[in-house]
Amino acid sequence: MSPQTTARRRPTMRDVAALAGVGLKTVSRVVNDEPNVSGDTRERVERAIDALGFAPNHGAGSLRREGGRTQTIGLILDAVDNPFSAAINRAVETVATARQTAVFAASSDDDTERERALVAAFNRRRVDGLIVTAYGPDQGYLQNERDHGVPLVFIDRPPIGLLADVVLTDNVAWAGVATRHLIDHGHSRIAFLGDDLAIPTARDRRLGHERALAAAGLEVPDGFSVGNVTSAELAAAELERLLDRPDPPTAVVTAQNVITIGGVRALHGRGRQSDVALIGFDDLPLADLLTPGITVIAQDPAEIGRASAERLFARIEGDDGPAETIIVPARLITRGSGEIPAPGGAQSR
Amino acid sequence: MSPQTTARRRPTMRDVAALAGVGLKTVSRVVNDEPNVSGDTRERVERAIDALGFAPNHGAGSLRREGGRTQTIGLILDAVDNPFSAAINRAVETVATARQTAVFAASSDDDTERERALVAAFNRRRVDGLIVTAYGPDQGYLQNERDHGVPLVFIDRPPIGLLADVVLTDNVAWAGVATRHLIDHGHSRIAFLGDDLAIPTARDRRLGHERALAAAGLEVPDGFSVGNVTSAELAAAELERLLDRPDPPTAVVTAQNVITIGGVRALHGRGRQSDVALIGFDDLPLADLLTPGITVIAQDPAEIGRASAERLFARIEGDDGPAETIIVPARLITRGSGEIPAPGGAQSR
DNA sequence: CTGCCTTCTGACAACGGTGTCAGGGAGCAA
DNA sequence: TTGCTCCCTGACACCGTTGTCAGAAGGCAG
Repeated sequence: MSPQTTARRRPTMRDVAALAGVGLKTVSRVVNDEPNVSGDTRERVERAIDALGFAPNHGAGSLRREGGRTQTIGLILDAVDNPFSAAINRAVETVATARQTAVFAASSDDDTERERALVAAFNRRRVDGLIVTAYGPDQGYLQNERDHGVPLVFIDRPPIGLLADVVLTDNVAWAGVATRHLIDHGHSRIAFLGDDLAIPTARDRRLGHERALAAAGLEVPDGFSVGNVTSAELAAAELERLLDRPDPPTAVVTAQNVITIGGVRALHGRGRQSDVALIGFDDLPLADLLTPGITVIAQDPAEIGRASAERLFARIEGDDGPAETIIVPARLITRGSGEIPAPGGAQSR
Repeated sequence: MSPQTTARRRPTMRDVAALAGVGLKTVSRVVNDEPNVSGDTRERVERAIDALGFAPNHGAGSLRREGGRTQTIGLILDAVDNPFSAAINRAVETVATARQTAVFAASSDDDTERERALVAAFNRRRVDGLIVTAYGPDQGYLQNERDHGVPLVFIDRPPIGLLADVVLTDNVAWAGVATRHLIDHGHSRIAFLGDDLAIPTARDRRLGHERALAAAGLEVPDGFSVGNVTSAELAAAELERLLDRPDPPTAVVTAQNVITIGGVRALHGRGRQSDVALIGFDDLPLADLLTPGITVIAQDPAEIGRASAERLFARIEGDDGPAETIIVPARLITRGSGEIPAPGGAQSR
C-alpha cells in the first residue's frame, strides 16, 4: 500500500473562505487573532479550517507583512555533531522557540567556501538574523548582509573586518589559567596542541599559553607548541611524537575538545595517563570517570548560545546600540589529570 | 559606533531590472540560469546584481514555482544536543546539502505537545518533508500532513496509527544480543534500566532483554527491570538502589546512552566498575578509555540519518511505492565492562 | 426620525518573484 | 522581396497572504 494517500492540493485561505462563506480577509483575521470578527463568524471560519486541515503559508504571509519577518534564524556552527556546538545549538533553539522562531542549523566544517555558501543560502531564505562561528581570515563578505540590515552575532570567534556583536570565552586568559595550573604543579616542559591556526580562538589560546609560560620565566621548548591539529587522530600522533623525544614534555595542554580526546587516547595507549599531566579545553561527557579524571577548562556553551541568541533577537527587535562583546565565564574543573606533579618534584606551593 | 549601518531596503528584482535597464523577467532568467538571454544582456544584469548585492527571495519564488518546493526539510529529534541525535542531524544535513536543501532541526524533548507544535510550525513554513523521532502513543495527528502530500519518514521509532517509511535498529534483537552476551559470561541476575516506556524503542529493548533471558531458561528477578529512567541521575539512583539489595544484580543492561552514563557513574561511585558487568545501548565518545572500557551495542546513527534522508528525498522526488522499513545494523563492541564474569564462576563456554 | 459613531466585513492592491504568451528583430531559403 | 523560423525580450496574470480603505449594519443621543 502506498504510504502517501492521494496528495490533494493544500487548502489555501481562499478555500477556507469559500467553505465558510466569508471573505478572504476575514479568514486572515481569524488566523491571526485580529479583532473585529463576530463570534459567530469566527466559529464558522474555525470549523472550515479544521475541516480542510488548513495551515497558513507563513512564507507567503511574511511577504506582505510589516517588516517581512520570516521568524527564522540561521546558525552556522563548526559541526552540529560536535558536543560543544550541539550545546550551543540547543541553547539557541530554546531562546528561538520562545520567539516562535525556527532555526536553520548547519555545519561549516571550518571551510570558507561552505561558510559563504551557507550565508548565501540563508540569505536567500530571508532569515531574520544570523549567528555565525566564523572561520577564515575575513568576514568582510558579510558586509552585504549587514548593509541590508540582517542582524549578525558572532560566537566563539571575533569577526575580522567587520564590527559586530560577539559572544565568547576569554581564550587568552583561560588558556593561561590552564598553563599556570600546570606550572603550579611543578611542570616546566609543557606541550601545547592547538587547533587550526587560521581560527582566532586557536591563536588566542596559544597566546595565553605562551604568556603564562613567559610570566613564570619559562620558555616554549622547541617544537612543543603544535598548531593545526584538526582531528583526534592527528592529536594522538603529535603527542606520541612528542613523548618519543629524548626530552619529552611532562605535561600537555590540549586546546580543544577533539584534540583532548586524541591526547587522552595517546596517553592511555602508552599507559602514561598517570604520569603525564593533561588539561583540556572544553568539557567532555565522561571526563570525570576516566582514571585519572580529565582536568578541563570548561567553557559554558549553553550560556554562549543563550547570550548570542538573546543578543540577536535584541537586534532583530530594533536595538541599534554599539556592537557589544560579551565575555562568558569558563571554569577550571580539577579531576586529577591536571594535578599530576612534575617528576623530580621541583614543585611549588 | 552602531554595528548596523543604515539598513537600506533589500534590493528586489525590480531594482536590478531598473539598474540594468531590462525587464523583470529577464533578471529572473539570469538568476535562474535559464536560456534565451544574450551574453551581453546577461552580463549587464550580473553587474547590476553585484552592484546592489541582490539575492533572490527564495520563498517568494517558490510561491509561484512549479510544485512550490521550498527546499527545506524539518527534522524533529529528541534533543539536538544528545550525541546520538546530533550524529543523525549531521548525516541528514549532509544529504540535504547535496540537494540544495536547508534543514530545520528541533528538539521535541519527548514531549507530545512540543512535537505537535513543531510539526505545525514546520508545516506553516511549508517544509518539503519531515523526518520525525516520534514520541507518544499515536502519530495519527500527522495524517493531515500526509493527506496534503508532505513526505514523512520516521526514525528510531515506528509510527503508530500511520503507515509510513521507518528507519531504525532492530531493538529487540540487539537488546537480546546484549543480554545473551552477559548470560554467556555466566550472569543470571541481570538488571535492565530502560527509557520512558511510552517510547516503542524502550519497550522493544526491554522485550529483547526478557526474551533472551527466557530463551536461556532464566527469569527476570522481581524489580530488576526498571523502566522510565529518563535521566542520568535517575539511572544512577536506580542502579544504586538495586546494588543495595540483599540479592543484587551481577550485571546490568543500560538501554540508552544517557542511562549508560548514569549507570557507569553509579558503578564508579561505588568502586564496583570492575565487578559488576555492564553493557550499554549506544556508543559514547570516551567509552574506550574508561577502566574497564564500556561494552556497548553501537547503533549507527550516521547511517540512520543518511538512510532516512535518502528515503525522504526519494519521496519528495515522487517515489510513491509502498512504505518501507529500513533496518540499520548495529554492532557489539566489547571493551571489558561487558565481559566481567559472574562471581562464583558458574560460567558457560 | 436623523446624524454620528462603532463594529464587522470584503474588495482591492501589494509583497517579490515565476509561468505564459505575444511581439520584434535577425537569419535564411525560395 | 516575401515568408518562415528561431532567438530575445518584456507585459501580464498569478502564487497565498496581509495592509488599506470604504461601505454596510447596528446602537444611541438628540
